[in-house]
Amino acid sequence: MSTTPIPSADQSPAISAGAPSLAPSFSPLYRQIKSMLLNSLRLGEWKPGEAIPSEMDLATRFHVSQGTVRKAIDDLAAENLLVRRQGKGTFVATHAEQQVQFRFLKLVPNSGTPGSEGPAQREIIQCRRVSASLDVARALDLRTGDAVLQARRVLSFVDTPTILEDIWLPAAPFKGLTAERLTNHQGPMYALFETEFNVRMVRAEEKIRAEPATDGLEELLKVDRGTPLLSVERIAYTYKDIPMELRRGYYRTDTHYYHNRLS
Amino acid sequence: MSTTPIPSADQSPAISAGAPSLAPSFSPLYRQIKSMLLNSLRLGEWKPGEAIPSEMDLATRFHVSQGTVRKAIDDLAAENLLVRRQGKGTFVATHAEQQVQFRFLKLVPNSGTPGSEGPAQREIIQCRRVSASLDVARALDLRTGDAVLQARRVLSFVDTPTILEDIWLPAAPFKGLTAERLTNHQGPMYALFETEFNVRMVRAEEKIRAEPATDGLEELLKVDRGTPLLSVERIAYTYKDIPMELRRGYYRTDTHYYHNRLS
DNA sequence: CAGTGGTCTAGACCACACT
DNA sequence: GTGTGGTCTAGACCACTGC
Repeated sequence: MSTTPIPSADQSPAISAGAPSLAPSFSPLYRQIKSMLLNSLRLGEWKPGEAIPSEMDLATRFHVSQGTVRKAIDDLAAENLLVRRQGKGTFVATHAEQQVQFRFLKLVPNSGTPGSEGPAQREIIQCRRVSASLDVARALDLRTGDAVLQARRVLSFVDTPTILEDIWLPAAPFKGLTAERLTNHQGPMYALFETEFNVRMVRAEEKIRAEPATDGLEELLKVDRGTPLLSVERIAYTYKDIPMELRRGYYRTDTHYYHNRLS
Repeated sequence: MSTTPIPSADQSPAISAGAPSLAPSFSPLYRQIKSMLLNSLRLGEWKPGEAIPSEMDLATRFHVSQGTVRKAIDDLAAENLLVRRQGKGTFVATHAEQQVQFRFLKLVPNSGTPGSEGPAQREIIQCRRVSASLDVARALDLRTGDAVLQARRVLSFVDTPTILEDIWLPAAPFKGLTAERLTNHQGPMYALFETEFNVRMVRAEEKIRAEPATDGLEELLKVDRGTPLLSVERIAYTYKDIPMELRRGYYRTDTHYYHNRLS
């Protein structure tokens, strides 16, 4: 196999070979492989928790060497989209595993480790269909007035209400989501999204501020009016950087803290 | 070679010794190379901003192939300890570069991008030598009463005081640090630590809470008493996970927010 | 035992930056 | 042109998992 940007034509290279636009900028083979794997993931060819084909299989399929496939998979594993397990295979990452339960929940008890309190008690306050306001539409890449699902829930640790979250989801991909299904489901909400709606959250961006408890927050979190709370606004993305969730959370930080690692 | 720790002598490529050692659990060659590079970095053999030897040089020096050195460097680059630049070489990462100015400062203006306000105005309030309290000693891995330097400063953006920080440093490695040197220095404080004290901050852990403005915070940040502020407690580490700084910051989050990426 | 990912090698060639 | 990192290959062998 040569090092030409596009592999041989006899197979099915999903990358356009024809019109080389203005700044082709050179795309190495392993990036094209990575892109094709990403497409398969997005299309649900392999579902969260399942194994993808072995490196040798993929190398044969794409007509490249094992090393090239390997580098593509390395990239995807570094982005937490795949998980390698020596001797077993390479698996599509999932939010259902115990290991990664707390990858997106950075709130840690003042004493103890993440999860040492056991699973949070969850109470769904509401779940309804509404029209997207301007900011919700902007965050989810919709148009103002588009249908969205809006849910509110409270998370409690050892019987202390600690987190209030308002969640907005585009109605189309989450058709059929109800308060009942949210309430009855065990495990992380993102795991339910995977199994029930084939939506896997891949990354998220958060904006964090300190804000006083107002409105209904005081009662729901059982704190005094004006108590400083951590305001966490999150936009979560699926594959290909498509925004699929807006979440506004208010965290009590008297018993917990938000942990972050800089490197 | 499996458990053979160092190939230091002449060539001794991957030959398994066969000794069924108990727990060492097999350290691949590239990890040993990585560890040796880490030692060189810690000892200051190559300083921040400087180039390290080429991959071929290192391969010769360690009697391994270029690919093995490459994997070791890849790891260190992924940890932001080294920076690769195609056609030029591999360089020791530094806090003095424009690129990474804001890698440790996650506060972003509500409108605009990180750094779009230009550099922060810095005002050193004080810098003095004190005895480590219990919690400071614990954070810096010292004993209670050990000498530490304590500094306080205010960062302002467009003439608005936004951040108040209290900083504790072990006195020994930072011998000679004064308020004057902090005040007169241009650029990030961590860059000064690199050039003047040969201390490079490699990673940090932060605990974030929402707290009301009390004590002297109100005047220094010019906010009303009780205004919610973001409390950011950071421990910064050099190579080999040695803690070298404790920092307690209070951020105003009316004009800025703390940005975080989850993945 | 076979199959998987993990390590290591030696060599070739490409893209980039300097001189 | 020379030297750097970046890509790709083909093959060997090791470590781990499960049949």
